[in-house]
Order: sequence, then C-alpha cells, then structure tokens
Amino acid sequence: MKKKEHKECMSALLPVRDTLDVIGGKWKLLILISIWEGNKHFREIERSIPKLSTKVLSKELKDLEENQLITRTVLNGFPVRTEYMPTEHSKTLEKVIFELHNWGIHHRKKIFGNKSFSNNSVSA
Amino acid sequence: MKKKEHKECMSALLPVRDTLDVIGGKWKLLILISIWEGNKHFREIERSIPKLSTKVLSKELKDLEENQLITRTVLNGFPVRTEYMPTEHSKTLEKVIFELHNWGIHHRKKIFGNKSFSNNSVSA
DNA sequence: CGGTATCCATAGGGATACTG
DNA sequence: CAGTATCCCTATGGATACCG
Repeated sequence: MKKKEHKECMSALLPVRDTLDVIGGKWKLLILISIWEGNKHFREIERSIPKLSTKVLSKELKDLEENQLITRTVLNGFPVRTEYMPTEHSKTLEKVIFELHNWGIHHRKKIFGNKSFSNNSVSA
Repeated sequence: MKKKEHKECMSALLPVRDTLDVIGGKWKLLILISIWEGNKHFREIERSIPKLSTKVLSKELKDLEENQLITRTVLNGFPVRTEYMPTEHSKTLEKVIFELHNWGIHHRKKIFGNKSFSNNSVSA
C-alpha cells in the first residue's frame, strides 16, 4: 500500500527534522564550533563570529543550552561573567557534521564540476 | 595559533552549510521523499504533503532541480502535465539522512529520557 | 561584562484568484 | 493540470539604547 508507506516515511522523517531543528539555521554550528574551540564568554563568542548580533547570539545560546549541547555557568564577581562550555552530548554531533561535510563536498563537485568557485553559496 | 584554527574551522564548515542549505528548511526533504515514493506530478506531490502551498512547492521544486536532486519534464498534451523524478545524485543523500535520523533518535532519548512524548517538536 | 528592551525594516509564507 | 500573481500579515533580524 502506497499510502501506508508514505505515512511511514513521514514519521521516519521526524527524527531528521529534530536534528535539523537543533543544528540548522545560520548560526548554531558556528557558535558551537566557537565554543568547542575554547571561546567561553559571551563577548568572546560574539566577536569570534562576524555579523552575529547580541540579540541573536543570546537566543541561539539559549537554544543550544536547552538542547544540552552547551552549559552556561554564571561566575561570581563584578562585572558578571558567564562561561559557556560544550557538553559531552555535543560531541556526538561530530559524526553527523562529518557526513554533512562530506556530502557538501561531493555535492559541490557534482554541481560545479571542475570549475573553481570563489563564493560561499551553492545557489549563487 | 587560535585565530588560525578558528578560520580553518569556519571554512571547514562551508560544505556543511552547503548541505544544510540544500536539504534544510521545512519542506525539501518531505518533497524529495514524496518524489522518491513515486509521486510524479505537481498536484500529486502537493496533496501528499499537508499544509504545503502551491507557491512554496513551486519554489522548492525549483531549488531541488537546481541542485540536481530531481528532474522536471514537461509532457506533451493538454492539459499540460509535468513529471518530477529523483536523480541518481539524490540517492547519495540517503547516508546523510540516515545519520541525521540516528542522531535525532539519540538526541530525543537524551532530552526526554524515558519519558514518552507525543508532539513533533524537540523544543516543545 | 552579559545581556534585555525597543523600534523598525524586510523577507517569507498563507490565502485567493487567475492564466496557458 | 501546473503553475504565477497579488494581497496581506507575521516572524525574524539589524541597530541602538539601556540595566544590573
């Protein structure tokens, strides 16, 4: 039955959607990588990523924390400092990112062939 | 040098971004799967995916075609019919989707633990 | 420093109607 | 059937200012 198969595929897609919700968007991975690299503080992270505004960073950090990919610790003292750290759970993303990376390379070859390219966008 | 590492990570991320641009968004994978399942015609695809509007479907199909994940063929006759088919290239996505799926499952377990859940959204 | 609050511009999506 | 065109509306993001 085709209908049934379709429904099954759709529901099999839910976990895929979850993953894309967690790491998709413009900034999530950039921020996570910045923190992986050792950037711990709000301004530090902000400065490490061009074009990223405080409002967006604030929201994205909350999302990452909700998804237990980073921890947020408020340090004592004045002025207030916070410390963002990657979680162990975040490390499990590496395999996914690796596959996304591989396919991205493969896809570029397919789309652009031997041509060189200079910009970032596939659809340019 | 930290700066250099950072730059390297950023540029290593470009292919990841490419992939997310190609399969990200609300509809791309749903549409691709619908076509994989054998839905060939515009209305057919549209009807197979709840809440998908013609305007969005139209745009998404163009994107998928640009990225050589589907082909579009206009059939002779009246009324006009078109036929969308998956490409071989699109099959290379299966591994990526598999990893995204796996991580989604893993992540849900992590976030919800043993609790059952009934909705689609991780962030709910 | 680590954010929130506010104002504003814009892109994107829904609904509907229409064309070849 | 296979889309475009139009109107409209909301969510998102930039810029800026401000607070603890």
